[in-house]
Amino acid sequence: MNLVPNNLPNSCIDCAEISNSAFEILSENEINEISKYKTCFQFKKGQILFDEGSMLNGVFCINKGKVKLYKLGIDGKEQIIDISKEGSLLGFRMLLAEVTSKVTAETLENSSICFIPKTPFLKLLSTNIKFQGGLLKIACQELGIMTDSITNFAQKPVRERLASILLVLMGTYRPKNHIDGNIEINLSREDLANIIGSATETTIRVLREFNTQNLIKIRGRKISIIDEKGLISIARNS
Amino acid sequence: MNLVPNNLPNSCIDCAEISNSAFEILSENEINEISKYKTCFQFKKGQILFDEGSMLNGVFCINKGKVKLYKLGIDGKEQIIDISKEGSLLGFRMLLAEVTSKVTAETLENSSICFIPKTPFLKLLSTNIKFQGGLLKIACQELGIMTDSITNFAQKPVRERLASILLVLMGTYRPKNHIDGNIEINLSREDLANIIGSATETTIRVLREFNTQNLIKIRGRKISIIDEKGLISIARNS
DNA sequence: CGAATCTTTGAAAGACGTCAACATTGGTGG
DNA sequence: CCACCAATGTTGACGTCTTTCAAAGATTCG
Repeated sequence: MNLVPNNLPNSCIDCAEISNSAFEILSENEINEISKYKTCFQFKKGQILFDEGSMLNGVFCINKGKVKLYKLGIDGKEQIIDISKEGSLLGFRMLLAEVTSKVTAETLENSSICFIPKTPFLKLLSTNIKFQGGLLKIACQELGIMTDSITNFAQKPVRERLASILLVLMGTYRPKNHIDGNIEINLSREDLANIIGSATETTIRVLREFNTQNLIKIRGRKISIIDEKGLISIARNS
Repeated sequence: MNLVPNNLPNSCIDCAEISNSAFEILSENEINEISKYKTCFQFKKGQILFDEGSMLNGVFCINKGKVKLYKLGIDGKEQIIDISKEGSLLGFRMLLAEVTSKVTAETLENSSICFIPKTPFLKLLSTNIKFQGGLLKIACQELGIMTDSITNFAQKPVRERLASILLVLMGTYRPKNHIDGNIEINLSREDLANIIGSATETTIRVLREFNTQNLIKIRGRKISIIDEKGLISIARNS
């Protein structure tokens, strides 16, 4: 596990993802100030940022890459709660609720991720009501997303859940400034199954079915969506 | 639906639930100030506070009673996201995320619930960083609870989910200052099924089974827990 | 008391997970 | 660059859990 610290870009103001993050709300001066405390790390695929049950002394912000957040459930089966992408802030719930992490954070690809220590982060939060308000808004939005997610898990069968998640992942895997054309979802079948909460085999079977029905196109492990409307209609259970 | 406005207690400072609410963090003066804007209503069982998809001009705070929050899923089946009790603040997510409500809020019993209009509430929030921080902490805790909830739905079968929910409901239905003895859960079988996301008949069958195994005691619709440890062991899937 | 609602039970069909075997892929060292 | 191994992906058969549908009991409340 070689963590290569790398402070480029020097200030978060130059980060391509700033407008996409919780820091967007800050002034240039405020961004430069908090930037002083950040360190940017290069993570390889499969590295753990923090473990379920651990207490972290700061937060991570994704500059480039993807991170899966999961809990271990029955028989050690991962339940993936979220696939975070560029701009996401990780670990702030645990700092704010003053509890150990509910999830493990693991990179899904080689990623560039910054770390901001607890002290300056909490200071910013306790002195800047706008920033705190922005974070509160983000938390409320996530609560809304989880509300939908619970309803899906509780009521929808695997086929609907898979269609629904593929549509969400299309957003997660859409390249920046993407206009048209293919979006390729690049996840193992097992991860996919661990998002929708099914057996890997079941997920594969339904994927094959979607492929046959020309809703998606499977190339190796890569999945691209062909018929978005068709998937929406299945996800809606109609 | 006759809403009987009733401003007693005059200030939230006299509310028995204040120490149990988001307002706990405020000073006496601040509580008195926000109290000026609140109105207390008496709701009958089954009344709707706000509907899924609606936009509310304020927040509710439960003084006495219980409220179920649900989304309508497939075929109009309710998915109950939460049973809120005394002290809970309802509707703030929708104000903060600036979206329409994800859920419908309906009273489960005759309840006394206060309404605070949007303007003074948002003003308090934008001028009092401690209060905002308290709300942020609450939101983060709820995110943690929902994370667990998603894992349960995704991985645990009905028996485990039911055992798990009964334990949670024991807390919800524990009377104030309760020391020992019986806690009676008073919910329809259908509501119970709509919490754990199963068919009503399945819920009934598993309840009967728990009853036979002396884990719970069923008296009419009322359920009391006899063997807490036994239920914990089932909920843990072990 | 009686209508309406809620609860309970049974039987049958369907969805999904598990297990086992086999195919494919990607990465590694020779 | 190739051969090989381990990890990942795929398929089929089977059993179990859960839902659905139908109908009968129990409760509640006006």
